[in-house]
Amino acid sequence: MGDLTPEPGTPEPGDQPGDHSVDHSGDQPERPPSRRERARAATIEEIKQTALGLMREHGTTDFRFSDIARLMGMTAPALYRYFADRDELLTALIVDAYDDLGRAVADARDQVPLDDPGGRFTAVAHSYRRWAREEPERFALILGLPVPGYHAPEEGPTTEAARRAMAQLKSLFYEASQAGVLRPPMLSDDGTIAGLLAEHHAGKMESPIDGPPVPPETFQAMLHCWASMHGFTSLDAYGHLDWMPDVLRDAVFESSIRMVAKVAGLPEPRPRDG
Amino acid sequence: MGDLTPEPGTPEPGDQPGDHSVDHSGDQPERPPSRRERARAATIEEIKQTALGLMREHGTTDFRFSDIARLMGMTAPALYRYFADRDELLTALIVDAYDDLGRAVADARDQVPLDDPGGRFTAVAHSYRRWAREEPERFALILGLPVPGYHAPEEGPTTEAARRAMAQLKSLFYEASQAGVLRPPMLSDDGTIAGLLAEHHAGKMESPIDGPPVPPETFQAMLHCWASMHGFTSLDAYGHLDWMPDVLRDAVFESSIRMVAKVAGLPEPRPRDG
DNA sequence: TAGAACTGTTATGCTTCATAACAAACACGA
DNA sequence: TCGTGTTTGTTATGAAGCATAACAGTTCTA
Repeated sequence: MGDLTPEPGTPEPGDQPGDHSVDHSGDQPERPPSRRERARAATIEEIKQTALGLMREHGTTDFRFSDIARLMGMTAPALYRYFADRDELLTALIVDAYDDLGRAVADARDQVPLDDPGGRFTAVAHSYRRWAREEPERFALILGLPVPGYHAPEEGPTTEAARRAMAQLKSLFYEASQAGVLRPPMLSDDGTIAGLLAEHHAGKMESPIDGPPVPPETFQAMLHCWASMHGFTSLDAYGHLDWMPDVLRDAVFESSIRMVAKVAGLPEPRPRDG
Repeated sequence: MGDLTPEPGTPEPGDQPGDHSVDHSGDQPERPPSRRERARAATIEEIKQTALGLMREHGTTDFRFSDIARLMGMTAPALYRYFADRDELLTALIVDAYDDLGRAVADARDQVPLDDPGGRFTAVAHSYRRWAREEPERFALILGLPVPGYHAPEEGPTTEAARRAMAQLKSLFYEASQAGVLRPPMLSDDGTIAGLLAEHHAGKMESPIDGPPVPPETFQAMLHCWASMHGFTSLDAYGHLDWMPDVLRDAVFESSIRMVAKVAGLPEPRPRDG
C-alpha cells in the first residue's frame, strides 16, 4: 500500500484556507497531531458515522447532507469544510467499507490454522455473510449497483481498496495451493480458462486481485467459491430470503458452502471447538 | 394471477376526475378500449420506457420526474395524472422487471425438452445472466437493495410478481423431480433442513415460491443453484468482474454452472445444436 | 350540443445540494 | 500579551427536484 503522501502537515503552496482536500493517510506523522488536527479527524469520523447511521436507518445507500448536519448539531454548509461534495464522502465510505469487510474476512480466516484451508474458507464465507447481513447498506455500497449520482474517481482509491479486500480471499487459496493441500477442483475446463489465465499472469490482463499468481484451476475454484458465497449472501442481505426462518437459512448456507468448498478442491474442514 | 378488477371502465363512485389510480390489469375488457384508454395506456408505457432509458443512461435505479417529462415533451406535473408519485412508478417498473425476467427465464427453459433438466437449468442460468447483464439497473431494481426513498406497498404487487418469477425456476426442479430423473444431490443435511421444510409445506412458513411442493433435498438443491448463479450474475452485472475478458467470464460461468447443476443432482445436459 | 371527464398547463411551496460572504475561535510568532 | 493569518463555523442566496393547486383546452358521451 503506497506511502506516497508528500509530507503530512506540510501544506502544498496552492492550498487555499478552506480547501476541501482531506488527508486520509493512516501513517503516523513525525510530529504528533495538533489539537486542531485531532479535532478535524474526529469530526470527519463523526460525519462518516452519522452518514452510516442514516443509511442504516433508512435502509438505503443514500443520505442527505442536511440530515447529517442536523444530527451533528451543525448547519449543512459546514460539512463542505470536510468533504468537497457528496461524492467525496461516498468515496470515503466505500473505501472504509472495503477495508472493513476485508479486515472482518481476514480476522475470521486467521483464527483457523493455516493447515486447515477448508476451515479457513468456511470461516471466510461465514464472516462475509455475517458482515453483509449486519451491514447490508455498506455491502450494497461496495458490491451493488453504484449509488445514484455517484461518480467514482478514475483509477482511484476505491479500486485500490477493492483490490486489498479481494486479496484476503485470494491469499487463502494461495497459501493452500503453496502448501499443496488442494486437491484438483471438480470444475471442468476445456483449456480456455487456463489459456486466458496464462495471459493474465503474463500481465496482459489487469486483475484487481493482489498478490502472487495461483494456478489456473485454483483461480477458477476461487471464483466459484466467491460467486457462490456472494450469491447466497446478497440474496440474504437484501431480504430476499426472509421468508425462511433463520435456522433454515443458516443450514442451507452451511451446506452450500461446504459443498462449494469440496468442489473447489479444499479439504474437509477440521472439526473445531466453539 | 388474480382477475379481481372491479370492472374496467366503471369508475368507483369515489373516483375524482384526476385520480391517480392506474389500471394495470392485462385482461381484455368486454368493450374494446376507447381511443382515450388506448392513449392512456400508451402514455403509461412511454413513461415507463423513458424512465428505463434514463436509468440505463445513468447506470442507476434512480430517475427524475422532470427528466422523464422533458424527454416526452411534457411538463413534470403532467406525469402525476398517470402515477400518484415516484413510488407508484417504481412499483410498476419493479413488477414489470420481475415479469420480464421470469418470462426470459421461462422462454429459455422451455426451448429445451422436458426430459433434459440439466439442459433446462443451464438455459435458465444463461438467460438469467444474460438478462442481468443487459439490464443491470432493472436487475438491481428487483434483486438489489431498495431504491433510496422507495417504500414498497405492503403485501403488494411486487411480492406477487417476485413469486411468479421465482416459480419459473422452481417448476424446472418440480418437473425434474416428478419425472424422477433427479439424482440425490450431493448437498449434506443433518435433518435440519428436511425438518424445517416439512413445517414449510405444512403451511407454517409462507414461501414466496409458487406452485406445488418439492422434496426437501430438491428444494435445497434449487436454492444452491439459484444462489450460485445469482452470485456470479450480480458480480458480473455490476461490473465487478470487468477485469476479465468476456471469453474468460463466459468460460468460468459455464463451468461453475455445470458443476452446480451436477451437485444439485441434475443429469448432465444433453448436447444441443446451436 | 352541453356537461362531465380527462389531460395538459402555469404558478407556487417546500426541500436539497452547493457556493459566497462574513464572523468567531484558534494557533502561534514577535 | 498582542496581532495576524488560518480554521471552522454561520447566514444568505441560487438552482433544481418533488409535489400540489388552480386553471384551461380537449374529448367523450348522454
